[in-house]
Amino acid sequence: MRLAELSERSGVSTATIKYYLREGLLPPGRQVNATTAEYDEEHLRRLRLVRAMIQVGRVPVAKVREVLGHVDDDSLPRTIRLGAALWALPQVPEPDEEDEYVQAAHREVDALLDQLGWTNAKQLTTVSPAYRSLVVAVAAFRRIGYTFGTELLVPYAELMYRTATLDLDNMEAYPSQAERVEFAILGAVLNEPVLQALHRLAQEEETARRYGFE
Amino acid sequence: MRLAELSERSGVSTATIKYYLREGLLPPGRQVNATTAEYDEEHLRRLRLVRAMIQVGRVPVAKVREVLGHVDDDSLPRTIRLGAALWALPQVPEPDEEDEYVQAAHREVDALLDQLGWTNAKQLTTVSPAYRSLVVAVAAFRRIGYTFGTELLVPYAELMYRTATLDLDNMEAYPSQAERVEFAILGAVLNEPVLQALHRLAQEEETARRYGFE
DNA sequence: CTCGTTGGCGAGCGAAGCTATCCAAGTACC
DNA sequence: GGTACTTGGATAGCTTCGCTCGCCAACGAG
Repeated sequence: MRLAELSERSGVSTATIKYYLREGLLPPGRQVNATTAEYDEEHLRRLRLVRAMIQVGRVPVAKVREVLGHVDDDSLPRTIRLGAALWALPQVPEPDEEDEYVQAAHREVDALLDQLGWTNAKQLTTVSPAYRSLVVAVAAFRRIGYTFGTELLVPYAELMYRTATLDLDNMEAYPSQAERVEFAILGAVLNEPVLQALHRLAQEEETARRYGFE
Repeated sequence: MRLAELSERSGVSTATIKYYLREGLLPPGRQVNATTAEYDEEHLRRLRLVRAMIQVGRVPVAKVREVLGHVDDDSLPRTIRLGAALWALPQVPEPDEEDEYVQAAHREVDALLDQLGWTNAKQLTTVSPAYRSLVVAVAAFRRIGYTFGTELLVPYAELMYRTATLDLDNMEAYPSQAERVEFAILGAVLNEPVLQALHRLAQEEETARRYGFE
């Protein structure tokens, strides 16, 4: 398959594919001669993964490169490789550790993790972007004047724990390591939109049930 | 409170506040004379809401203006006002209805809603952005070569339904209409990051429990 | 021989979200 | 009164991002 065909089958313009090649999001094709390169199904698949990350997941190009680097790094053990790929995904801006709301949020989130018994996650607080995102979001709620207790988050966390269990069960259905890592990334960039959409649909459904269409 | 103080208390630069005023995200202050305006706590609160939407929720400025327009529109009945505000929130790009994957995704999502018995949501498929987001995400999964049955989504949908129930219960705890609408928006722009963060933390916790830190 | 395609490269573009600068009118403090 | 500062308003510019375009010489296919 040559560039033109890769473009046609993926629906991505040749200019954009060239751009991705330049940016290292797509490995170069097999060079047949000085002016021809041959691409295969693996390129097509990778290209679609890149598009899904960028367009649906809104992952910046630089992050995509980083994530793919981890996917392709066979030297890493499973958990690290998976974690590395997921941790490279886009986050909320860094919390300002000076800010009083951020400090209070840290304490609250730590208390929440204790209450939940998530002892493993607790060990990761210094590195996990998910932990930092949670701190930022809680601090934003507080800053704006909404005060809810940590206990309000506990049922949400338990539902999310069950969701995560489903995720991993689904992931384990894939036989190869590479497929599993790829699936985990898709889970993060595509499953989250799915969850979000289901969440809003559920809100609409429940709102209509409670209040009708008034 | 004058502009400089509003800036200091919110941590937003005066230049940015002026920009928000110009863009209509913030109502003008009470004009004391030709060169002085007075702002109050309501301005501060609104400014913080705007910052939360833009920085944590990544809502584009134009969308923020639209959402706030609905929040302030007292003429609308409750459900519509809430729906209008939520539907104005950012989405995934419009699905290309010509695309075969999109068409297949439509059928699948419809089948899912039937299976779930979400008859109210089913009536909203032509207008609901959440429905369209779901279609786009499912189509993206398919395009990339992952084939999972609708039944895989059912348990996720049920968990999200329970999440939505929690949301509405929490919302009903607020007495005034304006607070409820504001809370619903915060729920959409801040609670979703919270859920997402809890989700990833739960994934990390469960991964560690299953596979250790290898 | 002609035409199309290739990789490579550099420049430019359009949207988004600020940021900087200037202005004339007015105020606060000494 | 003098001086420094603030105000709203306006305009221009900056940075980042994700492309998009145009040009090139080298090459192969018909």
